[in-house]
Amino acid sequence: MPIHNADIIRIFEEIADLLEIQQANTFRIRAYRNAARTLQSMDKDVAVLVEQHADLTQLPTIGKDLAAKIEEIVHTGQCQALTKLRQQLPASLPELLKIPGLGPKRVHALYHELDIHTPEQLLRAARDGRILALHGFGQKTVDALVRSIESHIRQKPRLKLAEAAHYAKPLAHYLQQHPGVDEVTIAGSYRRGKDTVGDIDLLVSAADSQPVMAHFTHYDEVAKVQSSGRTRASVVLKCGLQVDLRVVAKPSFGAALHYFTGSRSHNIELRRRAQQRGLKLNEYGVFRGDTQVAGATEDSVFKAVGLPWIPPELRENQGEIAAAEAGELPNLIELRHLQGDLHAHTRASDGHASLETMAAVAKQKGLRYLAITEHSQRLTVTHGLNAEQLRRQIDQINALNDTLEGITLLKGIEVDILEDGSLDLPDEVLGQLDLVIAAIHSKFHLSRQLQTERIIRAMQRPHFSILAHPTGRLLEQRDAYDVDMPRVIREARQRGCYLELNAHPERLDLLDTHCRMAKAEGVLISINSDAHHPNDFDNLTYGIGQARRGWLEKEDVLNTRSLRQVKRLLTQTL
DNA sequence: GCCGTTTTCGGCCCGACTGTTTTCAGTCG
Repeated sequence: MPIHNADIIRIFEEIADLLEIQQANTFRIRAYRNAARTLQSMDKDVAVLVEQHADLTQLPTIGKDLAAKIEEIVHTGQCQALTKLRQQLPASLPELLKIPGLGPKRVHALYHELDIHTPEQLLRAARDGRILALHGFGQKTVDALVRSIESHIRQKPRLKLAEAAHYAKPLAHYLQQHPGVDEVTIAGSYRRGKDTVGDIDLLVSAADSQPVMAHFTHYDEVAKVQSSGRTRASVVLKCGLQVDLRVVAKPSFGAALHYFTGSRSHNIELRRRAQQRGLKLNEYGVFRGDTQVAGATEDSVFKAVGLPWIPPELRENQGEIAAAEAGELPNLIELRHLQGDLHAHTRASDGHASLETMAAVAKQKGLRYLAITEHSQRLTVTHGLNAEQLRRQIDQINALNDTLEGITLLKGIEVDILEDGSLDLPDEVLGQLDLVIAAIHSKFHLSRQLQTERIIRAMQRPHFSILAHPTGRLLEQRDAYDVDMPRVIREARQRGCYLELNAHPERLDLLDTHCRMAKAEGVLISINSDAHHPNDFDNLTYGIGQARRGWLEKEDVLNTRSLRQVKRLLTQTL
């Protein structure tokens, strides 16, 4: 069983949690967390370095001790240090740390004073008054704990980015209406374009914060005010979404925007960098001693620490700071760069509009070409097309193209990849098309090896052009199927075919990390709407966000090419 | 436990809010 970075990260985080509960030296705890972050930001498994007998202490935050622990884990799958800790403390204790309002100190007290180590025991002790008797626990704390255990047991799912937008935008608009407000920005993971968000962070620039706070907490959708101070407030909306607001004055807006956009790990890195330069970076600005030297704009903050502005989507501490330092930040793709869309449906299968409507709306959105790619016969619930129906659609599109101006329809299919890796329509039919998108819609639970080989066999079919929604995940609904994506990407490079980044907000599939891998291998990505309705072309925005998180530039994307270039690139795969 | 353009010891990211206690600890982002 190969050891992945994620395995080591889990071990280090658990060690850190247990040490925290033991009240060990905080900097020793932080060392484990820093190391976990380092592993997180690596683009390959550290196990590979171990096999090559590389010196792990060359990695930042990894010293002699942690290097030895990493080697131990890679070789044995175990870590003695963790085993020892687990003998000293119940394994369920770290779970308690996840309950809002419970940190290491309180977990320590609960365990040592009352022998509590599960949420259920905690709930019982809260209700029968035992916790109230502990030093430092008052009635309000106990009440808050009961509430958060109950909601912890329920486990709120994260919101998909598009859903979050549905709540965040009207709220931002509402805040903007207040006369004392200069500027409102939605920050946090939303601004970084993450596929799902856990809460909404809003930043407001205003000279006087108090009236804005009041305005915020009186928003009609607010169900509960969790906290509300002079510069910061936190509420829960009726839909269950938590919203944090921060109000700052203009000279601090850029620093606050940077701070509240995150990620946490990026922020820590940047503050450390400031510190190395004799500066202090916080949400109010960049300071030398007591003098503010930057902070009104994000640009000024980055400049003060010797860097160019880094786009929010890259701020994950995944190498963006080093890239910025070296002047090698990618020139990220933008929506306007897309010249076409290579995946759309009409009423002929499970779409909701005609060929004509889809073409007209695509043109109105500024696209120059649109591929019509219905489902194939196997997918009966979608009225997938058989060979004869597909031939008829080919004729229809040919005829329609003669009348269209400013946009061209491409003839395609979203053909099912069958269990054995064959395609759901015969080669001679597929050969008549401009492109063949192939997708898995069944047998999601094959083993990693079988699933990977299934996809690779499909890619080797003579007319295969693009692998649609390559991992098959549906956000918060269905996990990705188990597939060796690096191998699929290498195969795509050899075969000369392409991968889709499906822009549907429920899919956003390829993942950002895979986009980066594909870019490194020189495999072009097609950012497609998978439109089933004319409105769905707007989903391309989300695809672009995801592509930006994957460091993609205009040149890395197939459908930024002109119609002529795309046709040539698609022909190469046929 | 890590690290060094103040380098082998003495630092380590930073501030807001709440609740409990009465000057601050704990938690969170």
